[in-house]
Amino acid sequence: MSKNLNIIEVAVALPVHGSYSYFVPDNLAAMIAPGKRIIVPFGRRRVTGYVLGALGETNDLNLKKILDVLDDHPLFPAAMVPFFKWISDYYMYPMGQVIKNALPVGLTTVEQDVLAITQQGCRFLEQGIMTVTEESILKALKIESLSIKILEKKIRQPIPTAITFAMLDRGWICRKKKLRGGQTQAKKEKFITLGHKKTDKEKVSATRRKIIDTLKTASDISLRDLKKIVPTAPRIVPAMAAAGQVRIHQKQVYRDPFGEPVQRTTAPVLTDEQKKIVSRIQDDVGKTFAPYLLVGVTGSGKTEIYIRLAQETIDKGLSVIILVPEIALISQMERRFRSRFGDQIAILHSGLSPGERYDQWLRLASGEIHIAIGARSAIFAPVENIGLIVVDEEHDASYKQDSTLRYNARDLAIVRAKQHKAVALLGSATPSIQSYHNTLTNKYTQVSLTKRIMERRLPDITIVDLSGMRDQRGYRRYFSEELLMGLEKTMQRNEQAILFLNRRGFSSLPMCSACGKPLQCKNCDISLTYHQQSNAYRCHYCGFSAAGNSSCPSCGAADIRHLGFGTEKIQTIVQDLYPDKNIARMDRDTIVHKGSMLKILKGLNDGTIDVLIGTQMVAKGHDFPNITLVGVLCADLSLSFPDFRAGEQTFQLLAQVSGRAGRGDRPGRVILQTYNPDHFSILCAKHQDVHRFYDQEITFRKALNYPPFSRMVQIILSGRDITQVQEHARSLGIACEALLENSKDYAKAIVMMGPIEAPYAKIAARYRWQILFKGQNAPLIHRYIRELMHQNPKLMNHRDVKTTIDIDPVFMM
DNA sequence: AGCACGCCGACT
DNA sequence: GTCGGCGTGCTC
Repeated sequence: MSKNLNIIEVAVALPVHGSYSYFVPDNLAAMIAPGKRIIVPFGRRRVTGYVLGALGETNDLNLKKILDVLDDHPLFPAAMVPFFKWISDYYMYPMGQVIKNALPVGLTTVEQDVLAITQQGCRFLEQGIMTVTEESILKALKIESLSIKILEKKIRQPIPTAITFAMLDRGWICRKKKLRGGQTQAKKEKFITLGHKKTDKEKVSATRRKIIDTLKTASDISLRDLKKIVPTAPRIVPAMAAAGQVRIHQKQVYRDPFGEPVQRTTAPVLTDEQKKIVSRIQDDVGKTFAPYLLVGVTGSGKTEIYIRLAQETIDKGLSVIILVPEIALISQMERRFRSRFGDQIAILHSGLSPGERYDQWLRLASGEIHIAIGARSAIFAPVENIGLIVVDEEHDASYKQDSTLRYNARDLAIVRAKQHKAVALLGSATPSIQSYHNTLTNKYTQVSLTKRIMERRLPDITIVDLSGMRDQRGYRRYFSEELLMGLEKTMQRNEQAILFLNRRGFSSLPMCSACGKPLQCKNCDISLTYHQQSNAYRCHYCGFSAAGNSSCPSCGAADIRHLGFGTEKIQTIVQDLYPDKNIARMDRDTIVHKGSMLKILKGLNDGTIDVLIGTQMVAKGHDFPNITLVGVLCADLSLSFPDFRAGEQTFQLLAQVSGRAGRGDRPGRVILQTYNPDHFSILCAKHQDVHRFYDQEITFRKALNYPPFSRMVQIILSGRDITQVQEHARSLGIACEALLENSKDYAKAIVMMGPIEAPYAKIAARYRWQILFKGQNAPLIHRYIRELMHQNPKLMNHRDVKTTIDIDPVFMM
């Protein structure tokens, strides 16, 4: 930044709207650049700020000065500032918070007033002449200095200010400033080089000679690597450094998130279909904003297209971002990319430690590498000159972040591609209605892969009507004759099967046999689920758990019956049927540890697992050649969700899980059990008929004016007091209506639904109400919401009732 | 967010 | 009369 521009625009990492101007003192001017973190005085605290850019020159010394520059290299390129501004504006989220969300965790510090114990306080604590409250305060502060708010939480009682002041007066405690957060740092290691002293003629010990010889071949080696050659190096090297034989210096290294090395492979020959698509899209790379929707049946080779286009983009000197919906799929994508690009890629996802993530981030931000692969947050990858953004499995709901900054990475991919004049490539076998509709209106270009590679056939799908099985006993309640037969044949042939059930746990509906009431979570209006492994009932939303021998909370009867079924129960049934086979289960319960999912996928890959039972996780684009049977135990479970996307999600889920079958040489078979054999989502999934499904679903959406024919905004109100939340929702509802009727534009174009209790009326001990807005004119709705926020600051910013605004909501429960 | 300022009820 | 409750407003 040039020297005479001494005012900069800064976003602070606090929930305040707008940006702030600061003065740059001469001594820091050389270090200032957009994308760097700085420390600024804000109010009477010091907080992390992000440099957005230069504003001009001033002699006005009323501006506050920045205090420090935290980064050597910018954490994001200046070109991302407009992207952050767009997000802040569209999602109505403070700029500084947007950036904080985008950056790897642990980089933002905020200073806070805390109380600390004094030496005198320690002495008094030992003597113990004080009240119970004073004693618990001192005990808590002895462990760590805390803010009053956290202190009150720790000792589980409010602290009257009189007590705080009295303790300060007596000198037992004092006020201090403490930095919170900001623990993540670059990792540095000791590196060894030859020293200034010529050692060739000198007499040195054999170990020292070995070290010197090693350094001659590899001039710069880390102490860790040197240790592998000379195990005693850590002890000897400092002495050698003192003698001038070697030199030790600190160097930044990157933590290695990669597991085992991947062998390089050469590119396979493309099919004609693939070739056509690649050559069509690659012409646009580096030239213009071009959004594509790649519709490719499962197993048709979409990944190879991504790889070819990435290569093309890199060759043109531009960067690539690849978004993949979840961690397990990232490692699959990562292997494919690493086999072709080596370590020229960065991986970004939540499974990495903060340090690893930060390192990957820096490799991108420093311009060292140009390919980022990751989950939804990778849309914030700090790369410049983007040529290609790929969104794989673009229909996947996990691209929508469902807390804090509620962005949709798929939508942001389009926005960012547009800003960079880049190609956006959305790929899926079962695209979202939204994207499919965009191809019909020519916003996106559709390209299709209609054939599986190697001419493999799509699996045969059989539908079995479950309604005849209600009176069956034992496992025959859940397994039809067809499914049992199919499983038997598959096991006989030593092939693999997947059983899919969209529900975890052992029994989905524990019910009191005396009064008939279901066992429900104390915090959420959700049935508890029995988990055999831990012998406990658990809530899938807040994690509440009750002992497995609990009696009925309403009538006290001890006899709890288990109705319904979940993945865990299916696992025991199948294990009983096939005691010699290896039956694995994949759901959120078995995938708690980092790597446990990869282990299951590995087992599936090398054939040690015969049957895999799982929830929707198994439906996602994994690629296993040996699976010849896919059984869907109950296709209806997702149809009954109170959400207008239930049909779309059911179709996608069924088509995806069916696509897991027959990806190798042998043809696959799918058996789909359902209570609604005539439902069109299920029929279309049976025929893998994407186009028919979308035609019908789009008609339905249009008739009811649902997205993509309208845009939605949801306001969620939540709080601990049920009546307070309810009353607050009512008053906000009145304010919303008043504003609607205030303007003819609003009244004509916006439909307001609610306020009503949310479908999940209680989550994690917070009661929830919602108001939903729907309308065709997105900018108008946004203007309306902004005006609403502006006019009702008290309603939107309340102490006990939290207001959340969700733009383009996906999970409306 | 978090901190200061400022206006009303229950105590010395 | 004052102490301390919390609603309100501001932070370059």
